[in-house]
Amino acid sequence: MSTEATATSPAPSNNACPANTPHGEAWGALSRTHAAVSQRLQEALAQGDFPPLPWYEVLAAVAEAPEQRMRMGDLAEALVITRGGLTKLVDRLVKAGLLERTFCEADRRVSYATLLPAGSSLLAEMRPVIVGELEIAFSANLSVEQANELRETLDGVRTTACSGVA
Amino acid sequence: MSTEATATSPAPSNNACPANTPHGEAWGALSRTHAAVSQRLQEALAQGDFPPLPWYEVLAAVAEAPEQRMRMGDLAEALVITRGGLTKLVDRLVKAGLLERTFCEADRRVSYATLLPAGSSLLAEMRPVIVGELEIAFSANLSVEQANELRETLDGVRTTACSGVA
DNA sequence: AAGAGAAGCTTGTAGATACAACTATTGTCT
DNA sequence: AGACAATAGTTGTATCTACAAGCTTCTCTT
Repeated sequence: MSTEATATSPAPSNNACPANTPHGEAWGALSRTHAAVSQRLQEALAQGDFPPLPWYEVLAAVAEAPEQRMRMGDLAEALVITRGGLTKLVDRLVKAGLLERTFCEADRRVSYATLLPAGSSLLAEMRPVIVGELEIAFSANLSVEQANELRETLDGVRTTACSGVA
Repeated sequence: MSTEATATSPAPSNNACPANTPHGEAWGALSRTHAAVSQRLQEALAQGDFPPLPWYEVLAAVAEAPEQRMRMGDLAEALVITRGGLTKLVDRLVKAGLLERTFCEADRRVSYATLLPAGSSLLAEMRPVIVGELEIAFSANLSVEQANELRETLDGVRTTACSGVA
């Protein structure tokens, strides 16, 4: 903590060191890059009359899961959103006929989000759009190896942030 | 779980390649990491009775700017949010006495978001919280050099994504 | 086996963001 | 000059997300 000198003074302009720590800069870049890429993806989807990005993320996650279904809780954790938020998000996909709610015999509390054929085929239509945009954004700056390194690095940070000992 | 059984169908289950391209994986990691770290920061701020993260980002951006003021448009671009969204965000900070709207003599259309002393001192209180959390999340995984590399990599991606030739 | 407590999901409510339409000022072309 | 287009911000509306409270169902004692 080298932060001192909070100075109550209306200090004209110095202020000098806002967040200029290397990790702070890295976070800033991470945050802005996420926003920029996310925006670009949303734009591309909207242009093709496709549903918004969160829908794609749900479909992609469920499609990868065994038997193409996931417990609501696991899905919320995978997408890093709240359970309440996911309930309503899945509601919309169900209403659109892309997903189906199924239940667990062994444990009546849990409900699954299960992929329907319509969801599967919509996913197949959306994927090229997403992949294409990502290629544009990433491949100009990163080799495949570098992309893998980046993924590992970020996963490490995420793990620490989640399990992080406050 | 994950036992087969229900297999009923010749399971087109494979689906083969959901987003399993290296760049797709990198994007997934980026997205989830952003969400996780962001969530952690919000949590830390809330715990200290501080305003939400976007307030910090506005204050930090304005504090770094010359004369501690920024044009609304530039600020929106820096934070990668829409102009309309920024107007209302700044409204809240103004109402809280942290920012002030000032105007430009030369061009009557532009308005500045200008940092007030209260904003400056709140920023000074928030910064250690943010920096501390970021250190926890990042320093366990990244050296200073690696953090700089990461920043450069991400900035490159962001630039491509923004100016990207659709 | 019965009750306290935890786990899993949903609902009600409030706050925040994006999108599109609108006003006001500036720049440009004839 | 005068009109048309472009730029800078704001406002109105709809949607989405988080937060907290609530309802089942399961688990673990005793």
